[in-house]
Amino acid sequence: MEDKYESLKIENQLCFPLYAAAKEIVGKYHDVLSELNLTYTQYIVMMVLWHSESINVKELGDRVYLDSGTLTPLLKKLESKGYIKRVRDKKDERNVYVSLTKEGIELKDKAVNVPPTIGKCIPLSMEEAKTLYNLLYKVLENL
Amino acid sequence: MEDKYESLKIENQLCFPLYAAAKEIVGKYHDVLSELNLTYTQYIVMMVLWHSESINVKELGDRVYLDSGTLTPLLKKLESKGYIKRVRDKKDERNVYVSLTKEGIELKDKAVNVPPTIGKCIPLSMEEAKTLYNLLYKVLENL
DNA sequence: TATAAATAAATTGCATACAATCTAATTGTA
DNA sequence: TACAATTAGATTGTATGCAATTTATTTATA
Repeated sequence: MEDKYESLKIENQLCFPLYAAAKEIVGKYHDVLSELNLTYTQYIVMMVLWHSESINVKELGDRVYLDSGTLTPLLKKLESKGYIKRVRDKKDERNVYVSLTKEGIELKDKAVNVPPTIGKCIPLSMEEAKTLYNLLYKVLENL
Repeated sequence: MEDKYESLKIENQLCFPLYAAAKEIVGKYHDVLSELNLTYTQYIVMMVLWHSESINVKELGDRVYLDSGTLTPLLKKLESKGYIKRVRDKKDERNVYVSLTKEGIELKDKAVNVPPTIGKCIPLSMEEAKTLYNLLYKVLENL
């Protein structure tokens, strides 16, 4: 006899392990990032900034999949920590441009050990990690 | 010339697409679940309850990867919606047991259309979805 | 050129998440 | 049996995350 509620079992969901694994891995960053005085979300924003000259909130949001409701307070926090500057564009006053301060740039050198530290605790072979990476981007880009 | 900061690029991270894809997929649940007066987190808790007799907060937390700091207020909300009951165990007063009300059980019938609705918008073949599922559980179980 | 439409940030309100701590109850053991 | 250690939930504080709305500015067009 088929269980008509079979699809409602948590172990038959694809989204659940995605949601849970993301949460668990992000949690792994806690200790390493607290040494940099960053949260995970602040860290991904800093990662974008470490490789951009100057970027507005909209473009930044597109890159990290966050909207201004999340970014505005987060950017104010990064500003108060002294890592970034926020400047409203003179040409188009609707835009706020974000860029790194000297301290923000220097933080990059302390951050280089973060990826290897996390990499070590991910229990996948290089092959598996690549497959996972590709599938996740396939989801992300076609959703 | 190698870029010594190469590993700090967001596109070289495995965690980022995991974090972002989870967020984007969970977002897809918003409209379907609002018809059931549930958030995504409340929904996964209900999924566990739809397939258990009665379960304490600790065991529930182990199943959905959440702690009492998240669950206690969430369960109180589900209780105030009339979907669940919370009863402290007489035998061991440290435990609180959670179970469904009549309304909670009935909600299951309205929920059966959620998985197919979400399934349709995931841009992966059955094969790919299975691979992704297995890799995610491999991460989850060995982290 | 006045005004409608569009755009970018910011704000508000609600719901997570989780670290850290606290309280109450139970268990292990000297 | 006292009492230390453990355990389960609850609480507090901080930081997201996002829907919905608002404000300010710019662009498009009648």
